[in-house]
Amino acid sequence: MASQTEENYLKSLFNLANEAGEVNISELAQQMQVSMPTVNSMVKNLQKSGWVIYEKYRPVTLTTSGQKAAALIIRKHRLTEMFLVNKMGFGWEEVHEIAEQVEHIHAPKFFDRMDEMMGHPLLDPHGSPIPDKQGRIQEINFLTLSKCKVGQQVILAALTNSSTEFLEFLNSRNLSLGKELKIISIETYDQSMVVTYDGHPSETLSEKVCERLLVRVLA
Amino acid sequence: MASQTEENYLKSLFNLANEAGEVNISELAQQMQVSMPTVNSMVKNLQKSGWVIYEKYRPVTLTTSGQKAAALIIRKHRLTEMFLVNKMGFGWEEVHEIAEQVEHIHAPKFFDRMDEMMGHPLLDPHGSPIPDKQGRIQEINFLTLSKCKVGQQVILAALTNSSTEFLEFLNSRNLSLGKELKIISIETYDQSMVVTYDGHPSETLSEKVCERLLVRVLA
DNA sequence: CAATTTTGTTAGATAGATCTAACAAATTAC
DNA sequence: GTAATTTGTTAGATCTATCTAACAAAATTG
Repeated sequence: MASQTEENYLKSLFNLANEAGEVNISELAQQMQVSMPTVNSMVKNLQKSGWVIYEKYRPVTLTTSGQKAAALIIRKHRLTEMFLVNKMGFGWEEVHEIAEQVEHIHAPKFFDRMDEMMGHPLLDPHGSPIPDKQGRIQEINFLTLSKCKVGQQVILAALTNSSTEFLEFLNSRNLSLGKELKIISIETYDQSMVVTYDGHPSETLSEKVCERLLVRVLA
Repeated sequence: MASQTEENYLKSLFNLANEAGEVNISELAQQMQVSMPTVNSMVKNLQKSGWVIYEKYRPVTLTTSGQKAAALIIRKHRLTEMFLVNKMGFGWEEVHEIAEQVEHIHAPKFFDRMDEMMGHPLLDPHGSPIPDKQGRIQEINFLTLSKCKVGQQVILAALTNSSTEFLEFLNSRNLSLGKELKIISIETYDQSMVVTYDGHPSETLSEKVCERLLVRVLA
């Protein structure tokens, strides 16, 4: 059984590997906020447990069992976030910190019960998929709002970044998942978009924001 | 801030001190399932943090701040147990293990929300009082069933022991808190009691069981 | 391609929580 | 009240997760 620390390394590896497949020691050190020597020794240790493949001066890759272990921790994290929002009334900007701790609890019944109470949700409050009990993840490929064209109508479906600050920004603009947006115009100078939703008042969203919003195109 | 390990020592000290006020190193070692030297060094460490008073070869006592810290951990444990039973449908025999882990989560909002959702319960699922946010405990002095007399009617109010085995025994006899029992007879030979509840079928309870059942006398 | 920068490794130290072995104090028993 | 037992302490070791300093390999850059 993985220690809490090991679980956190697995999770970081999983998240970093999502794009690249391979993860550098320095990347992982930065993500985990520890020194490179610390990562070096931890990676050797994870290798002994069969969770990663690693050779000197080479990037780290998760083994199949490492991927599954990571996905199951992420499952607990995302189920917890969803439970906190849906069943306990927390805002989507409040749940990450709590889930970060709850995800390390070893009690399958506890998470199964959350899952059941919520009717087996597929997505967490930020639109990220919840891995199933086998650690499989159903990847959904949304478009970033920044890739859309003037005149398109889209539904806000997920976020590429769920930092508290970003979530609070979205709250301040009354933007939440499921909201229907229409793209009024795009400023060619800075790629900012003018959109409307909830009836009328139009809102300008910077390119940075648009890149972090994942949408489904309606028309 | 106390580590998880320190929190567990504080909790054990609190529970052991409840009767005696003072706690021996050997008692604490047994409770924590570690060796005496381990306790010795941890107690010195807790002393440096101001949670206990300790002198060589003397028993350990919690300071006021140690008592408060312990009570607040116990608050989180008991709120969690109650939440698991009342809001998540767990049986009273299933919740201890989970609460043992959840109690170490640092997230006041999380426990406040549980508390609020349950309408600020005063007792946990085993009838033990839930300390308030200041760490104060409202002690209720129930009687053990074994102290009662033939003919008395009582309400099952709490347990002195909440081991899984005992809880499963009570489940098998359909005994739960709030149940009204009438004492039909007491066997002078072994102090076992014959009681009725739920209408008719009478049940014999050994002295050991009767000592672990706390009741309120009705008549 | 040689020099510089970045990335990664090794060695050795530290802090927390644990252990065993050896010894010392306190308590119990006769 | 001495002997035996129990209880408690000290010393020293181990394991995990971390660090810094020093060095080595790889990548980048002019």
